Amino acid sequence: MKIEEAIQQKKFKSEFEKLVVNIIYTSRWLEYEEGKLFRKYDITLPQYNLLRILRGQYPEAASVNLLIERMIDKSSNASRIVETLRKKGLVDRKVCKADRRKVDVIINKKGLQVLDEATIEMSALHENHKKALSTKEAEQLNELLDKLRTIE
Amino acid sequence: MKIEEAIQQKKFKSEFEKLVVNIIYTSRWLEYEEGKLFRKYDITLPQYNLLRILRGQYPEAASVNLLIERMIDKSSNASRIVETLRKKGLVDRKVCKADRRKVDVIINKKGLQVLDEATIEMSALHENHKKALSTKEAEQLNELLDKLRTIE
DNA sequence: TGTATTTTAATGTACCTACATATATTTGCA
DNA sequence: TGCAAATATATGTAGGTACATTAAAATACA
Repeated sequence: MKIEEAIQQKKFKSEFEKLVVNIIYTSRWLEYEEGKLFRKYDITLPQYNLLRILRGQYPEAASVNLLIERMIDKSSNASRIVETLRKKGLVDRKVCKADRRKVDVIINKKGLQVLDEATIEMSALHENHKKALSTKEAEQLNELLDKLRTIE
Repeated sequence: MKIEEAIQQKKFKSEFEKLVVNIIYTSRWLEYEEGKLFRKYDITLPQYNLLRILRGQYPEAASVNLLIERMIDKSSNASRIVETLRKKGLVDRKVCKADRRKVDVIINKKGLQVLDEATIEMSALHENHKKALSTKEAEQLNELLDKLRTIE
């Protein structure tokens, strides 16, 4: 469905106005698709992304700062997501011995298991996009998006 | 900045995994840029988008349903955004005479004024993207995004 | 060494989303 | 006509974001 139909807007002032709406709309569409998948595992997309970062560090611990740096959504709320994951029993969290301002966050066995299962389904979901675009087109899209963000 | 640097991830499993991250990341980046602009007017991006839809209908009223259909974020929360805008004195809201289940939401003078000012700045922000992409590239991006969403 | 500065994380507020559910009103139709 | 089904909106809950502020610990350096 073209973006004009999706949000029932006949026309845009310019190709650039349309582009902004299109990117945000497509992002929402992707997030919704992914979100449906995660509900099965009782986690959310931000939680999944955070677990992935933790798995990347495993068996090392990650500080909250490291998590923020690598999150798609930079924000100062990584603490709260970590706390939610801890309550769900997917990560362990303790004050860092070497620097007591920091906390050591580590994904645990249960977290790794949930993440592995979810990752498999996620990849299947993403591979599904091959039905819509060729790899060449995906590359082209990636390049254009990177290029868009070059201002500042 | 390439997406790999932005989130400090060395490589992705496939061009498609990367694409999903890239679209969501770019969307956040755009929303952040727009959000900064709106703060000056004490409104948020969803509020701005809702006001735009209302201006499109003006001087007719819009129902909550119509708002949901045209919102970028489809959700069942348009009521709450309308209520926030009403508290801010930017829209008027009353029960629809013809069908008392519905509500008539209309943007008012103050709403139109705020929106007009914000829209000018928004357009300038979007035109700024011309520094990064040619119109042809923007068209190409729009087409590829539309194409990506063709599955289902 | 002692104090100001910087760093790291947590927290409060306002607003947002997704989902499930509730309530009121209208419509369809036996 | 009366009542079930459909429709339109609102609301409760959990979790998320942005931003500003606070608190604690480490560091810099006079």
